[in-house]
Amino acid sequence: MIQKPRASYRRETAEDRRRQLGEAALRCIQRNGHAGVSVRQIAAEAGVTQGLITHHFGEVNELVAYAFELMAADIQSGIAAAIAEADDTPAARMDACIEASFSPDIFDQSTLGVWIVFWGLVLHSPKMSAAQQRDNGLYVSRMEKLISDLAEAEGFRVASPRLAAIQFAAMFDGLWLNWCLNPTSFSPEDGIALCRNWVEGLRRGAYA
Amino acid sequence: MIQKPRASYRRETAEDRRRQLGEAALRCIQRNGHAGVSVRQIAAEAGVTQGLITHHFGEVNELVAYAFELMAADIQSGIAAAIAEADDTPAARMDACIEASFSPDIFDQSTLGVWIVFWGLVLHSPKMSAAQQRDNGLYVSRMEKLISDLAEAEGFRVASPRLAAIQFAAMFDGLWLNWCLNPTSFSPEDGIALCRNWVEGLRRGAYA
DNA sequence: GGCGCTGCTATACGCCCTTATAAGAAGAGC
DNA sequence: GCTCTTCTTATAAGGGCGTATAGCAGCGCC
Repeated sequence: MIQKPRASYRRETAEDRRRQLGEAALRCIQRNGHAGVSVRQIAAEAGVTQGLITHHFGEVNELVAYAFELMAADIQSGIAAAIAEADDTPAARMDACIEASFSPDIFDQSTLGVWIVFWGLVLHSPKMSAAQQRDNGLYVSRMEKLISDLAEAEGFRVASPRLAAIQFAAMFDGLWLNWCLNPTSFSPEDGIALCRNWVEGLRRGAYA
Repeated sequence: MIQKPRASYRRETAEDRRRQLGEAALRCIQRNGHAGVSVRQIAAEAGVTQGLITHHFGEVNELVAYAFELMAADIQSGIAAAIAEADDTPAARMDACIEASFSPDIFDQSTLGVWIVFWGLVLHSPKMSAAQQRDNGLYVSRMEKLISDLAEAEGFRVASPRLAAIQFAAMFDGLWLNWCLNPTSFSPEDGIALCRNWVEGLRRGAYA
């Protein structure tokens, strides 16, 4: 049997490799949807052999959950940064959150497409489910704070900031989803305007 | 080679068989998520052999798209029926739509789980995409009419009923999604209340 | 500059999947 | 009751996937 000459490679720290593999996974899902979730495809994308994934993650689901966390953290930090940069008034911070949610970094078809695939995995993967719950909890809490602060600053009442925040977050998810699947139905600017209208509803006491 | 005795079977009309296979597909996806999308699993679930699927649908994607349409039609007709049964005032019809959207028929984790898997397929399957666009168009139009009628009857203004309808629909999708992935975060009653609040925002001119 | 740790490659095994094809039987129509 | 259509079964061919394992080699360390 002829032996193939062994390919040369670089050793990397575990953390670097894990990140490389996670990012490769995201690219694969972006390109091929759920079909991109495959040890072989991801390994090829990352330019390594399949065994490396087993080595670093044990099983594929672990890698996918890690990729989810990578992406979730990215989105969260994008929004958090936008809020932090805004003027320090509740209204400005709320508005910054809305604008960031429709900025090209996040509001992008291929990015959101990955997000949707992840949702489809959550119900049947405990690891994904745990990751999603963590991320969602953070996200909703962030929204809740924005809403409570705004209500306090402007003197209107919201019966349950928590529930309002859930709706607010759901609205973002829903608009992301809808636009991703039907990109011509509305523009990012429309999305921003709609979310501002929702906040206006809050101000006018619709959630008191 | 020993030949297996041929199983007995019933002939059915093409339409009946297609429906049986479509429903079997839904059950498989309900049980196994995306992994349930498989000729073998679906055939086993329907109690037929794999070739039958090829015979009736050509390829799996066609069957899956058909299953999507089956489910979408089911949801649409459930909501349409609730609206039709309501008192004939725009407010009552709007409320019936909201309540129907959170009734156990639709607002059910395993049902919504299937729905989410379908979303994940839309971006990478032309057939699914076409089916989704049809369904979404119908859905948004229904919402738009509810909103326009309500605005006219009660004399408030909505700048773009179409965009408001898109947001309204996105909110349902988002709440469905969020609840399906985090069932303890809110109750169906909470969902209904939130949607009513949104309508209250409309009434108070937040979307004028 | 040699040694050892372990990251990494290469390869194999077994499972499940999709699609294609040939043949048999159910039931309609005459 | 026979024939003909076509629905349905059975089976094969070929490919991709996940996981396991053996051993090579990069790189830090002495």
